[in-house]
Amino acid sequence: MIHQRECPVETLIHVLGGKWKPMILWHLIESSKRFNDLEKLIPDVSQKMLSQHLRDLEREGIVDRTIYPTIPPKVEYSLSEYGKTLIPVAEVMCAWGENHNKRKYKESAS
Amino acid sequence: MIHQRECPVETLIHVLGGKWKPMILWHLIESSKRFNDLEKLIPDVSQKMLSQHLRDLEREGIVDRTIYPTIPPKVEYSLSEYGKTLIPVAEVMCAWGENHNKRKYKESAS
DNA sequence: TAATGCACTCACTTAAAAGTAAGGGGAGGA
DNA sequence: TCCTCCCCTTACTTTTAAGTGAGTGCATTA
Repeated sequence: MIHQRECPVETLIHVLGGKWKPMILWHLIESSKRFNDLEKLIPDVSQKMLSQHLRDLEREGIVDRTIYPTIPPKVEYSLSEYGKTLIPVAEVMCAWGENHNKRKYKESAS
Repeated sequence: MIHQRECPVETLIHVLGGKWKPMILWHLIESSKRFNDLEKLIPDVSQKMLSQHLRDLEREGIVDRTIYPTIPPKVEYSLSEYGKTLIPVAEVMCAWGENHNKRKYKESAS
């Protein structure tokens, strides 16, 4: 018996709301990446947080994790088909956020 | 010298990301409300969190706080004109979140 | 006189998120 | 042989967010 305890806006905030999740997704939109690539692209993230956030996103079905049984093993993270449905949402959020940052800048400059 | 340190998506998440903020805004979209009204409409929020979130939203320019110097003083919170620009964003977020909740429900039911 | 309503604030505690540092297992290279 | 790379996990600490409970000042109501 599962029922929705959260408001849908909170659901989305929960999915995107980790400190590094927007950045991770930003890089995965471009192309799939390996753990190490993401570490390099996001310099300040710790390995712990990167793997935790990737597991969160995987659990939500946003990213796919593909293991190539090569030697050494290669693990690739990519945006799933379902994850791609987040792109237009992120664009709207991004547009508002950009405008808000500008607004705050003007405010503090005045 | 202020520069944007945050990605715009994070900015939006910061603005909406408090535990009770989406709920507060949801009620203010409908009509302006007094402190007490909001307390009744959101039964589990504490006075501290309600006033803290209202102050956050006010600082970001999302809500207006109007004090009527009557006796007893009456304080009304309403969505500002700027705050109304959040409505379409919230709708997009909401639609995605609703779909995600359904998806998770199905998943756990299977 | 005492109690209630309004709109809060303050001090303190608890819980959740993030950061830090170290380790591990297996293969290839110096 | 020892080091390095890859992809993490674990234990511990710090920081941040949220919850708890009491108190404030003024005025009306019972």
